[in-house]
Amino acid sequence: MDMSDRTGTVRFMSLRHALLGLLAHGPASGYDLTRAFEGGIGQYAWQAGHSRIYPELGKMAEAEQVVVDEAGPRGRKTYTLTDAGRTELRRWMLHWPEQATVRDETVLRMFLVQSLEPDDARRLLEGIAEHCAAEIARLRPVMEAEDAEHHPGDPLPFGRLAGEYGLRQYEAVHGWALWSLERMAAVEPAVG
Amino acid sequence: MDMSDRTGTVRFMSLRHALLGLLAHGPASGYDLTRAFEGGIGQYAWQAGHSRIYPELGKMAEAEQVVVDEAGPRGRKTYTLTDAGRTELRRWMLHWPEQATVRDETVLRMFLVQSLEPDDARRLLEGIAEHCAAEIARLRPVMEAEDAEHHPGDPLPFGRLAGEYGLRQYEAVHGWALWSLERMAAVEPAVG
DNA sequence: CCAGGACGTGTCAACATGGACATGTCAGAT
DNA sequence: ATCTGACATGTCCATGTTGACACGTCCTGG
Repeated sequence: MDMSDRTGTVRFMSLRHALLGLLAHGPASGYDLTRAFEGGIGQYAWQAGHSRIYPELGKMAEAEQVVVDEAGPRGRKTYTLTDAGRTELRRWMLHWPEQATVRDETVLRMFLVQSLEPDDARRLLEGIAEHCAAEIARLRPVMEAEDAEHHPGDPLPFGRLAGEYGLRQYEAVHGWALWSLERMAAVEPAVG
Repeated sequence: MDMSDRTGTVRFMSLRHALLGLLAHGPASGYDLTRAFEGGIGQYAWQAGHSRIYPELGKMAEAEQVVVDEAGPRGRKTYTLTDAGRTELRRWMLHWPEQATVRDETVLRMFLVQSLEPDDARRLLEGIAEHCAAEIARLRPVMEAEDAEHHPGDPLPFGRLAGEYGLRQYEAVHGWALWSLERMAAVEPAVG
């Protein structure tokens, strides 16, 4: 995997690439895309509100990465990916920068668990473990139902890989929280 | 775990909390903290350069969450957490917002794997799996060495839980990439 | 003695972002 | 007929963030 690209001219602009990626699935309006960011992508990967999305779509149209059809009810504009847009998406997907942008409040909290008093840390880890267990219990049946409906030869449902990613993420964090609690117990038994 | 706090007055400012968390380990200068962000925390959790860190430390001193000792060689200033700072850190660690800030270019790429042609997606997933395998091979011995040096009763080394988190993260992504490849192979056999 | 590199702090301009503000349409229920 | 809520697009401002510019110090090796 190429981990050393920068291309000089094209800067990072991940919001743009998120939009290109969502439009790869099919044409959509700014409103549709705003809704999409309220789902898994906005929860785990990248956040954006409509006030950022609309101007960015405008710039993308200027750059001819999308074309816009303005004929829709209530002023709805539908954006469709162009070949240039698909090419840029592919370039971005395959060329990874040395250091990818990351800004994740949840992971930050995990990194700072050891800045708490042991009792606080324990309580926090227990809360994380419970939260993850609940999310796993909620998500697993969804995936299984999706898989049960899937017939051999059908294409994978859009988002199936992303969904699996989310589920495995929760499982990993769950395992980590339990391991951390054990590790802390071995070092410093709980008070009370 | 409290997943519904906002406190009205205090806004999010995760950079501030990252700094408070790092200072919980012990006093440090802006320079030291800048170095810290070049390690695991900047790679997995939150990025910041010195141009952002210095002004933030200034504001934190104003808010009396840290005290500054200006007597150091080369104009070095050492910042120490105050009780107010520790309280604010604890508040932030234990009260989680409904929707945490997340902006992760790597996860975004994973979410958009299905926007690629199957052959490109396969190549990408293979690259991810290889990269993860290499990182796991690099990290695991580091953890094991740290554990081997650890005597029962010693406190956990600062960062041990974070390190384990990173390792398990790579393992989860590795497993996901392999699962995705299998899943894709079952649906659409590779060309050639 | 002096050069290079690590140490160390800071500002500034350009751009990214989120939340508030602003406006209007369409469909279905009362 | 009117009201409500989802649909739909947009701008503006305060703040967050990055990369470049700018300056000066201490230590070590040649």
